[in-house]
Amino acid sequence: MNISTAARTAGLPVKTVRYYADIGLVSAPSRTEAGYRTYDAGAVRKLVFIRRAREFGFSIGECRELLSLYEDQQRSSADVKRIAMKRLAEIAEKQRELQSLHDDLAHLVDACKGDDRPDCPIIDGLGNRHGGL
Amino acid sequence: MNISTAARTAGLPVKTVRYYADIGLVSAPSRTEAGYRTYDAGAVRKLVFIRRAREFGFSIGECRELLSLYEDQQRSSADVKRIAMKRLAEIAEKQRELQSLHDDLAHLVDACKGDDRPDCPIIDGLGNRHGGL
DNA sequence: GTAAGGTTTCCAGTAACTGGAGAGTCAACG
DNA sequence: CGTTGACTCTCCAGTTACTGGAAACCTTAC
Repeated sequence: MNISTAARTAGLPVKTVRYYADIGLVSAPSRTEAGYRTYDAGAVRKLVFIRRAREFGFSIGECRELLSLYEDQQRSSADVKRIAMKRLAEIAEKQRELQSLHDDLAHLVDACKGDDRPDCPIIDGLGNRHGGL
Repeated sequence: MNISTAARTAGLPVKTVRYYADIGLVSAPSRTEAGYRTYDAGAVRKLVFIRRAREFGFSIGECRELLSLYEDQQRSSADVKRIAMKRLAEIAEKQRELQSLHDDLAHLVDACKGDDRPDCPIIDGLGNRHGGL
């Protein structure tokens, strides 16, 4: 699989896939005779995981840590579990925040008649937590 | 309310609050005699909204658009509704992705005994969507 | 009144990409 | 076999969204 197929499958730009290998976040892919990078399903799986983690605000450094769990067989299970549970708590918090953002906008949509009235009632709630957008 | 109180309340760094006014994302706050910025509850509400939107990958430009809905009374309700619904769909997709990431890590935690066995079973699933981390 | 902590501006640096140039490669069509 | 179009390579510069630090000013509390 060449880089554009891998990138498309993982949901990342080609540039970003190359960049992740450049900085050592993923290992350098093997190359064809001509120097083209080649990817297998395992490499793509790691890229998908990184994409999801990045989309929710985990830094490259944090992704590195999570991937090291994946790759470093020397690391103890207890270690893995401790780090993973910390991240889980963070994700749960993100889910709550995302729900708030969703509720804000949903309320905006509901409250708005969708006609051309310029004083759409939306708007007063924008930003406060309980009671919607 | 001075800048550090506003920033703390909004959940943003002081630097970032200043930055958002510098680039015109929020309007310049009023100043005390001595030049200190002062914030009211409305300004803080906007900052909260921006923080949440930024945390979920909306760019500054997109935040600007969402805030313009808030601020531009001339804009029609239909317009507001169209944009907000587009964003809602994006947020719903983000929620699904976040759930996947959560499931991945939860599976990691569940499958891992938490002892010091170095071949934690975690790890094979890391990155594939169905079947968890 | 003076010390600690908050605030100001300004400017440089960082993180994580992203775009573009210029050149090589590959797959297909005629 | 040639060439056209899409893909890839490296390298380097630019962008977005902050972030840190210096130097100076303000405020509050003892």
